[in-house]
Amino acid sequence: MSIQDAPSGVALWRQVADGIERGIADGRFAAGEKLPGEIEIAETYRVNRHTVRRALATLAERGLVRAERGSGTYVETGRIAYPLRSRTRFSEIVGAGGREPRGQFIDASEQEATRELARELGLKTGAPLVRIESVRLADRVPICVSTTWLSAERFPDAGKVFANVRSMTKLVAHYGIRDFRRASTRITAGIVDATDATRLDLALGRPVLVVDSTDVDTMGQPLTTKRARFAAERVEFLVENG
Amino acid sequence: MSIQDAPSGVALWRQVADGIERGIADGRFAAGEKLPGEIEIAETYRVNRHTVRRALATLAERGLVRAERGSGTYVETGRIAYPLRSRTRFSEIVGAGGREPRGQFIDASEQEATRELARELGLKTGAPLVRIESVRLADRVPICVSTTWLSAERFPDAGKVFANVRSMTKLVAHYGIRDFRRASTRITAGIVDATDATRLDLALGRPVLVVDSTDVDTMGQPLTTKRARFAAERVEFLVENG
DNA sequence: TCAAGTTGTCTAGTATCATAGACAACTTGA
DNA sequence: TCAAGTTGTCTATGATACTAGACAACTTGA
Repeated sequence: MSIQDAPSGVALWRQVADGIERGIADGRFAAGEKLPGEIEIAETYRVNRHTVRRALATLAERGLVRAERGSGTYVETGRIAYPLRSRTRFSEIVGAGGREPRGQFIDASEQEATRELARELGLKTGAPLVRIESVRLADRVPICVSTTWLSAERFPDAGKVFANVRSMTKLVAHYGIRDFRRASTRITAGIVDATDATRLDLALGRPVLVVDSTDVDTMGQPLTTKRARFAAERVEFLVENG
Repeated sequence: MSIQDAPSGVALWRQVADGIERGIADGRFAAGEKLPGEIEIAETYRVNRHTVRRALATLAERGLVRAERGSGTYVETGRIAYPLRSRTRFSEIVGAGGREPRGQFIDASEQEATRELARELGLKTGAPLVRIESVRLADRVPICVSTTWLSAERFPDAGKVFANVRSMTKLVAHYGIRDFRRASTRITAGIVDATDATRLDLALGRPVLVVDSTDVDTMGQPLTTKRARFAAERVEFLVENG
């Protein structure tokens, strides 16, 4: 208890983390730059080095800094760090980075399941699907466009619902599903096509990260499958090496 | 850990306290009204009753609520709760209540110590004193006017210094005194006089609380003695019943 | 007067926070 | 190649936070 003597209800490591984050936000620590060493940070905040490490760990988890053993801890680039976990929520990831997430509905339509879509969703080929096109933004900058497919039978009027809530989490919540998780994720890359270029506000010829994924409910039942195209220059995916 | 599962670094009791304070600030809990019972609050926040009690204790200490055994916990009136402790700092008390403290210099002059002033300050009758008049405000509303006397020998040019720093704490700090405490406090009441009425933006005939107090340093040596006149309708003094 | 509901106080156990020290693993520059 | 400086990991200890249960002290209204 060195920063203030009356218990504040805010953990020391959190106060340190907030301090460093403020330093990054207001440019005192520039992107790519090396932070002071853990021992030096501990001295300036008058806390134990382990406390500093905990603060840095939370910042690293959120993608704001990156520690390099033997060298130092560096402020991450401006790219949005996008951890790929079984529990992946765009709004949470973007919000954790201190940016304002937003969803934008483009359009919805019905189509029949191709063999691949049917396999992903555990349906029969030709089953009725709802197809939703949407854009997701961070601080008004478009990050990715997504095409999402859902069973039209299980999620009637899913398109209209999504147009209102503009969030997949809220969409499935509308049908009583409180939780879901990422069952499979496949990442490739390509060149942006004309339609996506407009939607992403991206120049033609720029690379995109293409993510095919399927979400399942707590019972393992497939809910949605989607193909998202990320502006490569605006994100970086973090794969957990557990 | 019920409000969120990942450790946030913010103690539960603090989250509850912040929630209740927000409720008071935005009028969800009106002044004088009874808060929900501790058990009910515990249920809504999904925490233990003891955790709620800790949250309420901090709010009570800051004067925002008042607990009545057997009856309930009530939102305090709009009056500034002014705890009278040995360590009393206007700026801290007002700041703790979520208001912005400010000091205003009126004028300073020299005078000789009367017998009463000399006794309070541990000086000889007729010793040279500096007399400082000031107003203290909370959120731009004047709360009290004070007349402060100090030894002119120990605190040369105290008037000029105070005009700059506008804070007794900073004034004595200027002379190397890092800490002081309230040695004696005497409270009476009266009717505002014409001069104070203007300074307090108070109608003539309104009551004032008159507080005579003497501050001493850590060695018990008297530093300042003062007479403060508080607009009675804007404060209430809390006496610690320890 | 009494029952229900309220705040106050005590004990106890578990989890988290914070400190401390030591050493390993690694990078960098001389 | 080596020394200095860095992050990573381990053990250990005490303080604080949170939960849980029980009961006392008090207020209110029937």
